[in-house]
Amino acid sequence: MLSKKCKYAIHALVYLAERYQQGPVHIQDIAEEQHIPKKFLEAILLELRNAKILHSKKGKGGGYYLYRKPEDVNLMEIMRLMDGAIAMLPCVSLNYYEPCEECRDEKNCGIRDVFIGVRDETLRILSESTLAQILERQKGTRRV
Amino acid sequence: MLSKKCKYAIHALVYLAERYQQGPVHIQDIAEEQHIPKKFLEAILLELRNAKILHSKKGKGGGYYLYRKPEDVNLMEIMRLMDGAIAMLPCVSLNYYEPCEECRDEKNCGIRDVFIGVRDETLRILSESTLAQILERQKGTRRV
DNA sequence: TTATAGTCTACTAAATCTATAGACAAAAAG
DNA sequence: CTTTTTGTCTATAGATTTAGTAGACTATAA
Repeated sequence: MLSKKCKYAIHALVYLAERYQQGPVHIQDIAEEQHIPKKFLEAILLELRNAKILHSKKGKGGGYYLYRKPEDVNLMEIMRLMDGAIAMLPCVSLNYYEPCEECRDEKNCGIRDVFIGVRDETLRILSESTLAQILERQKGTRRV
Repeated sequence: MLSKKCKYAIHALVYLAERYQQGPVHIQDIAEEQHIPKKFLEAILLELRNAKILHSKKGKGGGYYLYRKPEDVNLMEIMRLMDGAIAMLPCVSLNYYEPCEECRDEKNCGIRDVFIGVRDETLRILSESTLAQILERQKGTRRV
């Protein structure tokens, strides 16, 4: 399951993608409209900023805005940033690999093979799923 | 990520599948060979027993054994039993569905669509992955 | 120079996961 | 029919992770 943090991040990013190139948006506004605790959201947006997905502007009239084009931000990257590994076992994770304690022969582990398959399919879908694509899919159904 | 409980369950089941129709195996033996805390393993095996995946025999010479054929036990069922939902969002879970708080229009949610895709692929792979198949894959590489 | 709004550090609370203790129940062996 | 073995069950403790909050600090625009 995704953490709330990750869900909040995705919703905030979709929200900002809808307002791409329309100037900075207040944290407060995102928090209220998406029902996200403001202080929690601050930390999330900051992380996304450090990852060069968002930019921010300080002072009056400031706020956050999408730094990249909506088609250049995919869910794989967001999920890794928020929740860490996407794989279901540490020993099949590409970005957060750790050997299994119990496994002695990783190369011939039948269990591992299964989760390599799951990982590959999951990454394929998540990397194809960009903010632009998500917006496209829910077009005509503007969310409040 | 799978919980330790779920990993332990899978390892214990593979271990028992290797000894299918060879009589009951002590909890103690499984615990030692698979490096699983015995008391924790007891609870896990009990759950698997209640789910009709394992049977047990009490008293001297007792223990646990696989109740079904190894080809009739798949990872989808085990994971649901141990960790609950397999889906990454409650609103796309088949067995543990819950609506998303933030989502107002579930039918047209672009985020949801992505995770329906992930869920379907994951379930497909996990339901095809049986104990028999796992054993088959690691054949010739007998684990200690 | 003041008000606004993001930045950063440090906590606290809640939930979940992992592991253990110990009493109890059933079955086999002698 | 008593002893030993081994699974059953309840309760709980400890550790870790997740979620959420507080408050001081900094940059910027008007």
